Amino acid sequence: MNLTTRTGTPLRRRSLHEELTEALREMIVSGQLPMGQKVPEKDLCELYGVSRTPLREALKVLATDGLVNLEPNRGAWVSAITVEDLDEMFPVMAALEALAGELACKQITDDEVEAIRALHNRMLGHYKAGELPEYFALNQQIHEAILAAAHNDTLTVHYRSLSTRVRRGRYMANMTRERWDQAMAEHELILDRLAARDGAALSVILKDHLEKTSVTLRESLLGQQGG
Amino acid sequence: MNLTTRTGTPLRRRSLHEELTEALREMIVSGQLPMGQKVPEKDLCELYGVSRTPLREALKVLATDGLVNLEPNRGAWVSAITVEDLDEMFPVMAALEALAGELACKQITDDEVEAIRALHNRMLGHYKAGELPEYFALNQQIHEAILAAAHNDTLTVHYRSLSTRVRRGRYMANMTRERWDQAMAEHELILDRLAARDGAALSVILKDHLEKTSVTLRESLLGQQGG
DNA sequence: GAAATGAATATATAATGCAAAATTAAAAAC
DNA sequence: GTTTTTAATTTTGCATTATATATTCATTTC
Repeated sequence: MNLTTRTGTPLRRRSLHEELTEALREMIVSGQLPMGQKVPEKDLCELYGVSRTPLREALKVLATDGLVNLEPNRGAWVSAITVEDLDEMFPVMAALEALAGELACKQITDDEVEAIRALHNRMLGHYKAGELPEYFALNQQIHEAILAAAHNDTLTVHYRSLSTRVRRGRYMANMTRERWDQAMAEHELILDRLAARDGAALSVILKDHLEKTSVTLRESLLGQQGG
Repeated sequence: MNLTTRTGTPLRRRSLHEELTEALREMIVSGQLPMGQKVPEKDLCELYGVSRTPLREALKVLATDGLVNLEPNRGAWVSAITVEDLDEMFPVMAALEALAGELACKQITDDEVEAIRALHNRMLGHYKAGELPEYFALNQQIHEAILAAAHNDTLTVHYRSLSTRVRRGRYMANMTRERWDQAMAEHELILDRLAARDGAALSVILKDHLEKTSVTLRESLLGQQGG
């Protein structure tokens, strides 16, 4: 049998702690494990049918990602996001996304632009239909696609780490109509400048877009904390 | 006994895996564990006199930091840095450091500027004396101080993660005299713009500085790999 | 009755044990 | 002599067990 056509095998097997890390991350992001709550080791072990060793390994990883806090001899807590955290995280995310835009413009192909345009149009549909959750999902995908077009794994890893932490909770849901209109307009600009390969302008727009998103989230989070 | 004068005791105890993580990180950064080499669990357990559980936890953490690679059922390897890695990492570091410069300018105190000036002058001394290792150490401290002045822990964590990965190895050592002169000149500018709280200019200079450093490292690494 | 101490319980950490996989060494076949 | 097979050894992954630490609750003392 000739195997030469088969290129560098991905075929990467996954270990238990890796799968657990992903599963737990998903549970935290989706809110199944609420912020501020203690991570119930025993229950999770039973839920996934594993012993505590791999679970604890997964928690160590999540701790470096900032999704849980480990208190020595006291266990793990799902980390809560404060307004101060957001104020710290968004400038960093904005800088990273601006870079992603710049890099993407340098090498993005027409096909990739068209794929993003397709996502954009679907998002536009959900916007017009007033379907907020679907809008958010597409919005997320577009930002991921820009990141992917930058072809820089390091950038992707760091951006995603922050994005995952921010994306938690449900406080995104209460976005005003005005802000939504504005965000959609910004996305038109993003697509336009990306198609034109105008990296300088795109990075400014992305930075600005994320800054405004930050303000929205901030107020929403404040509203939750205050009331 | 009155204990009220004693302020909130840190006295934060550290667990074994935490200490191990730090120790191993230091071993990797210092080059005691050479890049590309396998990290046998058994040897390290004996070296530190611990069992495999906390060691393995530490390795998981280092893997998320990108300092080691874990291959399922095959163990841990100290991750090697390729030219491609550098090309990925430096734009991200540059973006983060530019942000640090901007943020620092917004709030840095005169005292903090003076502290950095002191570091700068010491570095200048080592530059004039041709003491490269001492120069590097101070150089590192200055960049850390700017980062600290930005007062953004998220930024610090992400920058440091990259900085730690890059700082490894000894390929920094062979810097040309021309590049050294240039780097020192750039540092004069950095200090100048920082003192003037000129965030926009500072971020540009920092970005440029890091880009040039990247070129130097790149060539040095290529020289190592090629010959 | 409130505060403080100490015992009991619960929980977290780290060490050990065992099974599965991979590596190495040796033997057999070509 | 080289390659392939097979066996032995080592190493890793996960579970279990033991120890250390924290928390709770009852008891004592003021």
